[in-house]
Amino acid sequence: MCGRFTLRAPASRIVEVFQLDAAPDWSPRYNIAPTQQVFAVRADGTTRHGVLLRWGLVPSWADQLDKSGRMINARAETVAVKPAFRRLIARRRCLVVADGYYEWQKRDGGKQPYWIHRSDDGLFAFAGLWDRWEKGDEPVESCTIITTDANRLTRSIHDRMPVILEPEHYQRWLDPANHDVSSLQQLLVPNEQQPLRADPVSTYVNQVRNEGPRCIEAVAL
DNA sequence: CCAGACGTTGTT
DNA sequence: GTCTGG
DNA sequence: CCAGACGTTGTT
DNA sequence: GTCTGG
Repeated sequence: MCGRFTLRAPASRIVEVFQLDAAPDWSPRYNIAPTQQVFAVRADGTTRHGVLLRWGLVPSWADQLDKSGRMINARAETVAVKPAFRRLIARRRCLVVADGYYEWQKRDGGKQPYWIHRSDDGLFAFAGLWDRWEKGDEPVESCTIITTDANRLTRSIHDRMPVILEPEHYQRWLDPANHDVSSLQQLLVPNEQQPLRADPVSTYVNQVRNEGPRCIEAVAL
């Protein structure tokens, strides 16, 4: 699954890598948690914009903003049929930009966090869905990250992982005119292409208030 | 028809 | 909004 | 995902 | 145990 991740790159680098026409400011983050803002990419035709979205989907029909930190993930296997996501997969897709994410491995006596990232520390993107909620004083745009089975590298840590899209699939995923759900769903598979590595890190990352390089410092097991 | 849920994870 | 359960 | 609260009354 | 907040 994906319940915590990193994005340390400045906005300028994200703009370059994802070829964005506009983007919000971004400060390096080592411990992005649900309910916080994430850096997402949406497309308008072939033009891509960077936007900040609240992580944890608040569907347009939700009565209240709270209690929404629950839809932080959507299962790839069922996203096209679940009422909460079905309508979004056809027309409200986005990329969630990251450069690493955390998984907790259950072991005797506790949980060991791992930081999973590209061996070259490059940026990547999760497949996401977003929505706009307008029942409060201010509209809220929020998102969820799609998950799938773990890949070979991460299977021993946890049985699920976020969907990491390949750059050549970004446009197909983002294109708002693409309503071919079955071809979109084919993209939602465990990523074996990215050169990922998994480093055990200390439980410092467990606390949401902890932030900074210490979150990703590798520890010996 | 209306009312109520709408999610994932992990654990049992 | 849309689906399920009654 | 993990951490932390989980309650009411009345007083400051 | 279960819910909320980050």
